[in-house]
Amino acid sequence: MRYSQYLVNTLKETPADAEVLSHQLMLRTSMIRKVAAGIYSYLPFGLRSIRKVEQIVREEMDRAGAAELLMPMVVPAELWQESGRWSQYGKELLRLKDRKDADFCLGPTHEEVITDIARRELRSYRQLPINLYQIQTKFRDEIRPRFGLMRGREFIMKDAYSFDLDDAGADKAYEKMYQAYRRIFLRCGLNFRAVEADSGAIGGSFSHEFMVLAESGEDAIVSCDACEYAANVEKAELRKATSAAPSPSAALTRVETPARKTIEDVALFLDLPPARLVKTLIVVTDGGDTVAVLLRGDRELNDIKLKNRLGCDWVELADEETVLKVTGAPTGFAGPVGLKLRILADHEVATLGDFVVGANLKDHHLTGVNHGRDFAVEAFADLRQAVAGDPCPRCSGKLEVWRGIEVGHVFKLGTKYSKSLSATVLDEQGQERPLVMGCYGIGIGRTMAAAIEQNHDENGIIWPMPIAPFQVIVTLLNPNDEPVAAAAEALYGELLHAGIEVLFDDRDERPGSKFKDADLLGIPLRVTVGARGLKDGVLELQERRGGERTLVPVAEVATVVAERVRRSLQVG
RNA sequence: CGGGGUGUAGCGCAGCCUGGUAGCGCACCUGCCUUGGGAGCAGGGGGCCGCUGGUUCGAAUCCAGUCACCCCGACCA
Repeated sequence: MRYSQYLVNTLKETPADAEVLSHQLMLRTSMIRKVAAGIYSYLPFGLRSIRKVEQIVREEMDRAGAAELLMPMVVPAELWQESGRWSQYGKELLRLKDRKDADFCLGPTHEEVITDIARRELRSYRQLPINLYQIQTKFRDEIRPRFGLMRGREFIMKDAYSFDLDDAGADKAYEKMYQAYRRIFLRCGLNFRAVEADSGAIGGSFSHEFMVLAESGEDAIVSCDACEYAANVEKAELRKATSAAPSPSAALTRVETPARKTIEDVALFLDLPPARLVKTLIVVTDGGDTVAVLLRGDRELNDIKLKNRLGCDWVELADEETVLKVTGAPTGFAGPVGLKLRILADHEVATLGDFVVGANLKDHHLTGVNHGRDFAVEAFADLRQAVAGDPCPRCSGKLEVWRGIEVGHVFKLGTKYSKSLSATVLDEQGQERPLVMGCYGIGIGRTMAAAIEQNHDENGIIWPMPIAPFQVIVTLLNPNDEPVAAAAEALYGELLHAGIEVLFDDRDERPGSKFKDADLLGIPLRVTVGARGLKDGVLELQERRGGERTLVPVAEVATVVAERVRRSLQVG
C-alpha cells in the first residue's frame, strides 16, 4: 500500500477526551474515529489490525474443530422471551420496534439464537459434539462506555457455542476452548492469565476469564504467590477464619459519636483502628427483602458473593428512608444489636470481640459489642472482597492483586438455555436429552486495544508482528531523487511479490516527519531508503521494538525482511 | 441515575469575569526554499462560538432551558 494513497492521518497532539494509552494511540494513528459515545468507525489502518486478530481467532477456532457461521444482529423478542432474558437483561439490551410494532433487540450475545438453531438442526447424539462460532458486531447499551474500544457499546466479538450430550463431553469442549484461547492470546503478543470468574448474567456453572495484565484494566484479579490459583476478585474465595472470637471482656456501652457517620470518622473519634469496628450495611434485594450485612470495618462487601448467598439477581444498598425505617436512625448509625432483620455476617466477624457498631440511634455507637452475647447472626459466610495479602484458598500462599483487561471469557453453561428453549437430541437409547452447552467469547477490538496497552513506548505503538496492520514500512527519504525513488519502488515491488504486507511511505515529506510517523504507527520493521546508504549499496533495516539497526545489501533486503517476518509470526 | 467538568476551524487551546463585527499553535492549500528524526519565509482557505429562548441598541461573552461529550461514583452508612 502506498502511503500517498492511503488514509492515515496521524495527530501530533493527543485528543483531550482520550484517557488511556491505547485509546490515545488509536486516535493519533487514525485507527478509529468516534461516531457517538462507545460507537466507532474503524479506519483503514485500524481495520487491518482488527482483521488480523479475527484471522488468528478463526484459525485457532478452526484448529479446535469449531465451525463458523453468522447470526443476525437484530433478534426478535420472542426468542428472548422464551429464555426469560427479555425481562431479566435490563437496560443494556437495546430494544427496538419494526414497522408493525413488533419487538426486537440488538443482540448483546447470542445464546438464544444459537440454541434456536441447535433445536432445529440437531436431532441425534451422532451429530455431537459440535461447536459453532461467529465473529460479529454486538451491541450492549453500557451505562458508561469508555476508553475507546476497551468498553464500547458497539463492538466486534467472537462468540462460540458448544453442544454436547453430557457433562463429560461439555468439559472436554471447555478444555479445548481454554487451550485455543491460550494460543490465540499468545499469538496476539499478550501477557495474560486465565482466572476463575463468576458466571454472572450469562448463567451457567463455572467459567474462566482471560485477563491481560495492564494498569488501565477495569477489573481486579487476584493470584496466589505460591500456586496456580488466580481469580477475579469478584469470585476470589476466602477461607473461613479459623480463630474463634475472644471471650467478651467489655460491657456493652453506648457512646455519643456526634455526626461521625463513616467508619473512618468513628474510628478516628474513638481512637481505634477501623478493624475494631464492624460495619452494618442495610441491603435490599430484588425479592423485596431487607437484610443486614456485617463486615469488619476496613473490609468491603462483595455484592456478587452476597447475591449468590441470597440467591437473588441484584442487591442494592437501602436508601436513607429505608435505613431510617428499619434501624430508627439515619444512615451511619446502623448496628446489629436489637435489629429486627435477617443478619448475615462475614466469616471474619466471627473472630472479633469487643467491637464497635452503630447504636441504631442518631449520633451514637455501641462499644464492647460481642456476637452471641449481644445479638445473633443468621449465618456467617464469605461475603467480603479479597485484598492483597489474604491467604490463598488453595494453599498456604498469599494473594496478590492485579489490574486486568478481560479479553476472553469461557463459560460452562450446562442446560440453562437448552432447557428453556427445549433443545434436545436423542441419545443412543432413543431418549430425549437436553443439550449440554458451553459458550466462549473474545472481544476482538478489546484484544487489539489490550495489545497496544502492552506494546508501546513514548514514540508510539510497537505492534506484535502477528497483528500489525503492516509488517514492514519502506521509508523513502528522497522522493525527488530519481535513482533513490527507483530503488524504493523496486524494493516495494519485491516485497509485495514476496507476500509481505508493506506500507510504502512515498510521500513528499521531510525525513523527520516520516520517521516520527513510522514510529507512531508502530510497524515492526522499517526499511529506510536514502541516498546515503544507497551509494554504498545498502539499505537500513530497523526493528521498531528495541531499535536495532542493520545495514543490508540492496539485493538481499527482501529476503532478509521475509525471513524476519516469518520468524516473528511463529507462536511463542 | 448522582456528583464534577467541557462544548469556539480537522486537532490542541485562548477570548467569556468587565457585552462592541472571532484569535493563536498544529494540520490543510499555493509559491519559494529545504531534505537522515515532526525545518524556514511569504501568501491563502476554513467557524450559525453545541442548540433554543430571554435580557440588551448590540451576546461567543450575561440569564434560563436543552442536547452532547468527558471524568468520578452508582455497594462500603
